[in-house]
Amino acid sequence: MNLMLENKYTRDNLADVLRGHGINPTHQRIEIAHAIFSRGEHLSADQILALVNDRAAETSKATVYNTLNLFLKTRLIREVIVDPSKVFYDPNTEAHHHFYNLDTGALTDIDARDIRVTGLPALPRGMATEGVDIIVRVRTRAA
Amino acid sequence: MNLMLENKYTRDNLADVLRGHGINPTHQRIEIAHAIFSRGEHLSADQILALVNDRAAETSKATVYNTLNLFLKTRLIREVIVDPSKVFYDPNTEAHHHFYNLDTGALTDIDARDIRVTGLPALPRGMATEGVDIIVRVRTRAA
DNA sequence: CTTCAGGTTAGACAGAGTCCAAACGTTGGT
DNA sequence: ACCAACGTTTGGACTCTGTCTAACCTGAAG
Repeated sequence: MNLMLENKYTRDNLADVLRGHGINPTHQRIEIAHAIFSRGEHLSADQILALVNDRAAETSKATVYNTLNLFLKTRLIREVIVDPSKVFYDPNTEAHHHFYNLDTGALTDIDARDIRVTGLPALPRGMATEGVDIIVRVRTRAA
Repeated sequence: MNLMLENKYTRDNLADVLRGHGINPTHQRIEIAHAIFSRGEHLSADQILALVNDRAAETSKATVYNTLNLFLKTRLIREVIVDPSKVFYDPNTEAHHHFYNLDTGALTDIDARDIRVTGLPALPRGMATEGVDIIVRVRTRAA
């Protein structure tokens, strides 16, 4: 199956994905999408900025933020709020939760398929659930 | 029972609480503790700064941050990370989770007693759980 | 060609939080 | 009463993330 995956995130395919979400696939947007999707990791805005400008300075900070917010609004990516100092952007929009390693900062996915949460109280009147996030904070144990 | 509670958060009682956590109860620390505990709400650092300096400017920004971090380290309070732009400080250190209203910013507690989460994968080797946070993001439904 | 809308940009700006060296205030010892 | 020493507080400078603005490109349509 690696054969099937190896070309999944070509610039061409990403352009189609963007169009599918109603986004005009510009050069910068494709590069940003490529940075996020091709490694499937949780990246912060400045990591993305650094990746995109790795070979040559091509994309400004403003564009990175504009684009990330555009991707968020069109639900192409999600944001993960676990670190008080910065937001992580998550290419995985399937239902899932996170391990967050407080020592290393590493963020790893937990598939939501097997997870059941019982005992949540009813929502206050006039409220609608937008999502349930579970964050398991862990530490690298000494010894 | 209101009779029993009404004097719970006097300066004297708070000084004892601080001492009980190994904290030297200075004037500023007591005022900050008072601001947080007497209303039992989730406050941000700058709300606390404003409350403490309401009558007269007595406490600097640096001291508020120093003190909040000290309270965190001694587990007198907890931090709640739901808003990308600022941290909320939570006087409730009992096991509990949160509703977060994305429209109003209101943060309300969910008692953890009735909640069960099943299906969480085993922790990676050498990891210890520090805590599990569940955040239910809600919106005020239009109409 | 020109027009125009959408996209990009640099740099100024705003807000949260940290850092630092100086000043302050208690405490204990003499 | 004085001094030394320690812990605490402080203003202000600083860093960092993220937003805003006004100018500037670019490419499609007339």
